[in-house]
Amino acid sequence: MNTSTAEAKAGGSPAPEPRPSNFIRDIILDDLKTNKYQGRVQTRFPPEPNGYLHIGHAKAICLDFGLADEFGGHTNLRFDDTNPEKEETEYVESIQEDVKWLGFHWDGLFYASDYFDQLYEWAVKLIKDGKAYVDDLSAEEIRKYRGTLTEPGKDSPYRNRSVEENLNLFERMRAGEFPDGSRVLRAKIDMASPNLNMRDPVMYRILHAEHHRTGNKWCIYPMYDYAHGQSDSLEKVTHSMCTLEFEDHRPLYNWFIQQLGIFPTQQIEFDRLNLTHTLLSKRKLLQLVQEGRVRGWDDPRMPTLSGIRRRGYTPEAIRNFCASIGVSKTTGSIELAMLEHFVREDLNQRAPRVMAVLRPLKVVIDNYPENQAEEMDAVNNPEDATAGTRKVPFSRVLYIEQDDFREDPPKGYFRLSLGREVRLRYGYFITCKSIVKNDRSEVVEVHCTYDPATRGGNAPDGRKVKSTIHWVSAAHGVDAEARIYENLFSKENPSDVEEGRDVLDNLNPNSLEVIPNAKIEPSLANPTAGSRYQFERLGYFCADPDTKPGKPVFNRTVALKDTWAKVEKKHGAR
RNA sequence: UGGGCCGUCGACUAAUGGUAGGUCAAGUGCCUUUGGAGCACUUUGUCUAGGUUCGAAUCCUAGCGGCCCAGCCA
Repeated sequence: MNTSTAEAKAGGSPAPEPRPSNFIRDIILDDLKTNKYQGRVQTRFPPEPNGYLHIGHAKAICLDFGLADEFGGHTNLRFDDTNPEKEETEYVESIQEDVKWLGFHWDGLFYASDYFDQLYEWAVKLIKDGKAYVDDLSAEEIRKYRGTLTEPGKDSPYRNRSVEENLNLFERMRAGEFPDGSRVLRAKIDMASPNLNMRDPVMYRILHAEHHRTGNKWCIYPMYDYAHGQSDSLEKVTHSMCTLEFEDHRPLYNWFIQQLGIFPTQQIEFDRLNLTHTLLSKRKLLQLVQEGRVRGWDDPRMPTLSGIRRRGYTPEAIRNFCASIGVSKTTGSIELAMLEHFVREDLNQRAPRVMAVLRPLKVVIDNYPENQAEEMDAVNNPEDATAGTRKVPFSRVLYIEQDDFREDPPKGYFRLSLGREVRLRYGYFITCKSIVKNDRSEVVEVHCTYDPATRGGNAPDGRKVKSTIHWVSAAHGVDAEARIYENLFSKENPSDVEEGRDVLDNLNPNSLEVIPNAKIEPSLANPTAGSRYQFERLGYFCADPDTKPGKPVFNRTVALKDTWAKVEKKHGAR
């Protein structure tokens, strides 16, 4: 993606991947034209290490890194770690892993906490300039003094302390003389501003908490709003992309930059990613993990990058998805089908095909010799001629998918039923002759005959068959666990919650189905964790890290498109 | 009800005063040793009302609708 232009020229391949136009790219193009930053493009991706990255962050990452890459710029990874109570080293590690996995490389690796000394000095300067003051009001009082959306706020009684007193108090805040919550440092701006962020925002609060990097050096910590803009400025960030909700904060960031006379970073806001059936709130995701509603941050049902990675998504699929959804300021929600399209598209090209039966139904081929077994040639990937072929063992007793046999086939059903002939993929044509039922009248065994002339699946007489089904030899197949996922939330908008209920009440109770005894072809017996396959006619599957020798575990990444299921559903539930 | 931002097919997004296009979804057909994949075709859209203009999705005015903001979270 990043090198497509060069490769296209060198290799003489067709036109390079077109860069989708978006308003931020246009701004950069314009800034380059007017030489606003001497040709520099410096961006940053600034996560708070208080949780794992999710697919929404991928959009921001692709934007921040992608735009810088395109214009020969640089991108920093900066952890905005201004709240020691919520941040942990585990998160900074997972975030780095996820960014790398997505395929991006940062130039500088920074932390807002790297700037704590500088930020403190600047706070002192603002105090000296009469632009900041120590406030003794309680949190609740500050809230009351702030006014409302429609009424202006009131000045704090401490607003006009002398510079000396402010300096003294702020120094003593830092020295640890005061308990948490007793005082804050505030910017002196305008308590009547229609923009609430400008009503003397808090710059520093007292927090006697250990910081994941600075340890116990500090007991006062800068607020995000006081740290973010200056951090960008210190890194000479030219284009600082963030989500829409920070639009109202931009005047404040600009105010600090102006008062301090430092490098003027330009902030540009865009709409955050929303995905149907998906919750993208770090806070709620944390709750899912903490309450054990999922198996962890990397549960394959989670929208976290670690979760969808475990599920089997590829970085390429995610990047293509991000490129295709575009960037704008309109608040909207992408259909999950869009994401799924891009994994299918990617995996279709690269995933080796393999045969696996999720819900086995025994098939006995009555006219096939008892102790015979044959090795059938199977194509590994019809989309990739270089993928070669493999041998798949065939014998008298086979498993097929329960779904591929109907005692009473509905109209339009092409698969096996009494008297009907189908093709076993890469095997033989078989015709169903009889069935065996258990005492609950369920079909437990299907008896067929095969046509020896159709070996490999070709009929020399040119006779056609309406369907081809997959199978696994009973004697050679291996047991595997398959984990089938549905949306964590069946509701299109999980946040659409009734009065008095919680988002988590919308959790889909059927989001995970474990199939303990699927049958897989022997070539799949010992998969390496993370390897991806297409189980023919079923979907894409990825070997889970829970896989043990002799006990493979597969996650279904996404099902194949199922035209028949659609038709059957349309013709009424049967 | 103050402030900020935003309204283009069902979803997302282009068109930067000059042919409303693309992707996903949906549908139809072709093809097929995956009812997969692929190919072809089709349906559906500029929030409303005025105005400027030879010409408006684009500019202006007024409405209507949606999102965000009252953390010592980010």
